[in-house]
Amino acid sequence: MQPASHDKSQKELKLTLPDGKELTFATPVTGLDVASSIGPGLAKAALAVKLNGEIIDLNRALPASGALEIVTRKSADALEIIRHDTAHVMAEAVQELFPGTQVTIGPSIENGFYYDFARDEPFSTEDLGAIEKKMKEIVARNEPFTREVWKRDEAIRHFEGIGEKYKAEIIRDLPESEEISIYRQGKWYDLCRGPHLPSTGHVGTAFKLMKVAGAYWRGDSNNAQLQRIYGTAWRDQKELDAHLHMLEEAEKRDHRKLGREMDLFHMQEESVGSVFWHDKGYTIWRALEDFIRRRIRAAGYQEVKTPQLFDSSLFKASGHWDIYGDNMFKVEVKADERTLGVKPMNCPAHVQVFNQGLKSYRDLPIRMAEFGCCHRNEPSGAMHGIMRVRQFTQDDAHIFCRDDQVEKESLDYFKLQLGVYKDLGFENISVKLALRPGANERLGSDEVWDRAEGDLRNALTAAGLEFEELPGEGAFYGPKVEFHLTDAIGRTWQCGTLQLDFNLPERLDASYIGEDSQRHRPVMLHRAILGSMERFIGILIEHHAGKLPLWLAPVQCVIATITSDADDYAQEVLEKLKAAGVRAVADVRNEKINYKIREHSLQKIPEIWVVGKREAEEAKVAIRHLAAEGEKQGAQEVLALDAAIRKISDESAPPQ
RNA sequence: GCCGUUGUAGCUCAGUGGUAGAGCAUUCGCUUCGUAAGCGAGUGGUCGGAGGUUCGAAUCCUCUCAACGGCACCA
Repeated sequence: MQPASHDKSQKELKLTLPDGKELTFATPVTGLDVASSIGPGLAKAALAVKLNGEIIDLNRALPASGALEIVTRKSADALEIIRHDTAHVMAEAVQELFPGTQVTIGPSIENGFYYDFARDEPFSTEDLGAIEKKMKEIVARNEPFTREVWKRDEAIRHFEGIGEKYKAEIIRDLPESEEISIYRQGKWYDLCRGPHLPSTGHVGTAFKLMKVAGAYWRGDSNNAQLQRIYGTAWRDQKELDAHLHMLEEAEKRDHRKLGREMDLFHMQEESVGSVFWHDKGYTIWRALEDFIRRRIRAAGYQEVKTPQLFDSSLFKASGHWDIYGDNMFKVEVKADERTLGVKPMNCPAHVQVFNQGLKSYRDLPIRMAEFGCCHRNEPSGAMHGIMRVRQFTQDDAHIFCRDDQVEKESLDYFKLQLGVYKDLGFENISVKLALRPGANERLGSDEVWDRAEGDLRNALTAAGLEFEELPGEGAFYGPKVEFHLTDAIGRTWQCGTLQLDFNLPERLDASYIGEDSQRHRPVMLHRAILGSMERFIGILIEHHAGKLPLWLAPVQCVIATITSDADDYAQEVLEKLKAAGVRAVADVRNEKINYKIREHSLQKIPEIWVVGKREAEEAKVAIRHLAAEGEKQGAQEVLALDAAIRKISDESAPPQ
């Protein structure tokens, strides 16, 4: 064991606190010493320190001068340390309860932590309760976390000796420059980079083990499968409760539950991964599709419709057969001795449309759109409600253009895209640029990739969009720009993409005649705004918790009678609403108004028009609006019938 | 595809070897009522599927399908 490393030649350290105050200390000095010198209260509250942006254990000698911040439970950085420590406490608990279990890694993640274990016997949900109990004991023991530095080969030998082969493997793969640090808590210890809290008592009890799941060692499906236990951990019980409450809210807005309750769609075993859209769900679909159709027409797109089935030769030429063939649906046609493929995307078909007739440079750009229905044989475990399915419809388009048009076309697309999201109520968008995948997983030369990535970077910069680069994440034929939107409860979804492709036009021999009367290759921009209709409708349902904006609501208005005296009047109101293009129904059942209100509110009908004897006599309607999320009761108003019709007709108009 | 869990009435769920249940929904009566569940009666299930053990299986075993939670994948 050695003391933590620090620069011994330096006799004193100059530390600048967040308030600008400078302090000088003789070495060695720990974060705790600094906190104590400021005040005993702070020393007690201190969990760690942040020196020049790096978090360091409270009891470790500070390695250098610089900006120092005392991390307390209130600090933004505290949660990450607490979560990581909770993972360690869990690992100790698991090894105490289940001897022979090997530990691997246990990082902090969003909202909590996990730890991956190697054990032959699976953990059950009942085990979680026992582990949690043991964790609380360990927290109560208040074991101090202490850091040690070990020699590499000794550490490897040690961990192999005690049967922790995963830990030994991790150490073996650490870069030579890396210190091998071990953290001890009581009798238990683990290889870990740190930092940690002063002791297990600081972890607190605001944690909960959530679920057990399989996870591959190092994230690779060729490796052994480990058992992962997920937990959530917070500063205090209040935060934990708030998080658990948020999970309940998320469950309430689950599109699978709402889709059934609102009679939007269903799925069944005979058509796994495909959606049966019911009248109400398909009404949402059409409203959304019409909206996109208006936008792309205004943006100069043409719309086409191409086949589902193609001879395999087309997909062999495009490269899809080799790279994605396993995930395609293939149809053997015995009589013809041919193999057909059900299209998994629309691009090869669009190139066929482009290739009809001779194109001049004057024709470009050609923006070819299709609400294209595609099939992909997704792995069984990948399916999720209507969000990840085997049959889906993309709001797809391919822009065929000249090299010099790429930037403008990209910019125009960004504008179209962001405008659509804004009108759909999504303002918080993040942008990513996915770069070339590995050498064996991509088509085309490095020069072509350099050019494609450069073009997209330029377009993003010209659009003034901030973006993050994701190496290795691009499509096999080109880099892509991804648009991620954030929903009402803070989750992000990747929806629109723009992919720049110099490869497919080459492979499928697309060309145009240039000014020089020579043949040239067009560039292809693959783009989608919503992504898939199915998935996007799922996102909309969850974002709005089923309470869709008026223009998307499948039934916009229910006329509910109080007694049968108002039946005739209700019929008249219904006719007028229909004539005004409003999706309305009349509820003249022999039920009390309370019953009707409850039922239609649960169905998330935006407006209930209550009509009784009074309204019938005065040609009025009593309108009850659906309560917004978090609102107890919606607004109510009484309007003259004609005024009410004008109002709902205006308000239900889709964005133009 | 991998690990784990689950599958009983339209929905939510109870039922651990001995005659398939509840609430809601649906149907039929009664009730005509002013802003989130009126009252009563009735209908409804070869217990996901196939095979096996047993005198007897929703319940135990094997295989299989699907859904769910993760992992991996996502052109």
